[in-house]
Amino acid sequence: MAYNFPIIEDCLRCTFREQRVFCDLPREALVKLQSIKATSVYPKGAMLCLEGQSPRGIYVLCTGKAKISTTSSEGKSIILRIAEPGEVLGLTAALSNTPYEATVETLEQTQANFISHPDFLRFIQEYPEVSMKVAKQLTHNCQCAYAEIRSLGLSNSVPEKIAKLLLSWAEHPLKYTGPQKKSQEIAIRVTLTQEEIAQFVGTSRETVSRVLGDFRKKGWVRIKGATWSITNKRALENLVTT
Amino acid sequence: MAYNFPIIEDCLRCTFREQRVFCDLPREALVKLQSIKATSVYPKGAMLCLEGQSPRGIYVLCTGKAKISTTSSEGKSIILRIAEPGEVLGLTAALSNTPYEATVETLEQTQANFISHPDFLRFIQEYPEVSMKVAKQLTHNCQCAYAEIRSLGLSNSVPEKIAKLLLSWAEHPLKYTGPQKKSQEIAIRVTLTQEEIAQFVGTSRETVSRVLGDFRKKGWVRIKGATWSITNKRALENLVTT
DNA sequence: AATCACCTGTGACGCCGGTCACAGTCGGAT
DNA sequence: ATCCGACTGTGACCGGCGTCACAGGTGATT
Repeated sequence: MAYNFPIIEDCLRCTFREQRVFCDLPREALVKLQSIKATSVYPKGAMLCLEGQSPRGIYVLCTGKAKISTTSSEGKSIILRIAEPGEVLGLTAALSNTPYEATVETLEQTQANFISHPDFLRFIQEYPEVSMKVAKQLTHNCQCAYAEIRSLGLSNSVPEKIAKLLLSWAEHPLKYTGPQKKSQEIAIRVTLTQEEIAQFVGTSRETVSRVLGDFRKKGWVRIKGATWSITNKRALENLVTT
Repeated sequence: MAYNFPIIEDCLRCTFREQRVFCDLPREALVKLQSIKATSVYPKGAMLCLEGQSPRGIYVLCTGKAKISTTSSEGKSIILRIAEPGEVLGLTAALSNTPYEATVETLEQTQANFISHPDFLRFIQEYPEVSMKVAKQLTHNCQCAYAEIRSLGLSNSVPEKIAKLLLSWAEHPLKYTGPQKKSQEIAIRVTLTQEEIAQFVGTSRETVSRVLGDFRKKGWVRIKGATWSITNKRALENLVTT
């Protein structure tokens, strides 16, 4: 584990603040936020929320990604989306005071700010700007959910869904990588296992393996550990009908 | 068409107001709402929003239900949810200023209040309570979407999904019907066609027909026109695993 | 009564992908 | 080096359901 993991203690000094939907607040609100939040750092695999639990509060992701999923009684589970830094988690539960809709598990070392349920509700009441931010986040959640529904309900085949997923990842390619070797190649960093990809597209692990193998054989993607390269974006796009 | 369709012109006098998430506003905000809204009555089958169009504004459903769906480029479409009176439609589009996510089609004669995009944005800014209401509505949208994802992604079989759908309808049974004949029978009014049910659970019309036929043969439901009776709730529940 | 549009029911067929089973690979811990 | 656990690759099997095709049914319009 990296020891030099930088912790952002002070929201007022956070360098990312302006780029983040929720945190880009007027100074006064920020000061309040700073006073009610509790910052923690979680290792990979930590559970921030558990589906079905009553909401203790919300989390703001500062750094790191988290997997948001829901599970059936039989143990089958499906990934709703991957939350990026800046997102607020546990909102629906907090606002409607119902149990958490989903389970949140960190995918990597993650810093998050926790705000307790009562504090959060007061915070919203006091600062009207905040509820707009909340609405923005909820909008985003809806859009992701609708995309997922379209993927699950309107795609015909699993290859199509996986192609769609890869292409969506390709829209946020590795920024911190060296210069792309070939003009047409897109490098992405994939930290999900095939099992998780299967949960994302609602299929079985074996099928994901087969489909990826197929893509590789056809020379559409190249997989080297966690860095994948899309070598034939066109072909993947042709597979996608939606 | 009924001519005696009651129109609610005045939000301040609306008898339903308090029961409705969005409309239950303080007097001052209501006056403003009253001044910026435009009331219309639409026949069954009217399209309030079209997926992909840029948002002209939002609609508040006063009476009547509407089907919210999204369509793939191939013409296959899926129903996201059925909107009930009191709901606000077109929110995500209005807030994020992106094209409408979905198509909204009335399922019956429907009264709706339209608020233009700029008016709505100003309205939110001015009255902080409104953005809380908006957040509530968005929360509801998310919850419906997540339920849909669970249904699409975690159910094993189509019969299971249909059973789930029937049971969810049974939670809001016919209120305006006579006394339930048998204690165990639940009467529901179904205005969707089998085709639409198929779109709801992400399957084909034929399969819906077969499954319903099967349920009927087993004596679990009775179908007489638009009123269906669930005669064996237990059996349907046993089919559902989630 | 006749027509038409739109639902609903049903058979036949074939394929996608879920499931089971097991082998191979990789990386980290001892 | 060696072990172990977690992940990945692959073959065999088969059943659910999508698709095509067509036959009733039902209600509105004339």
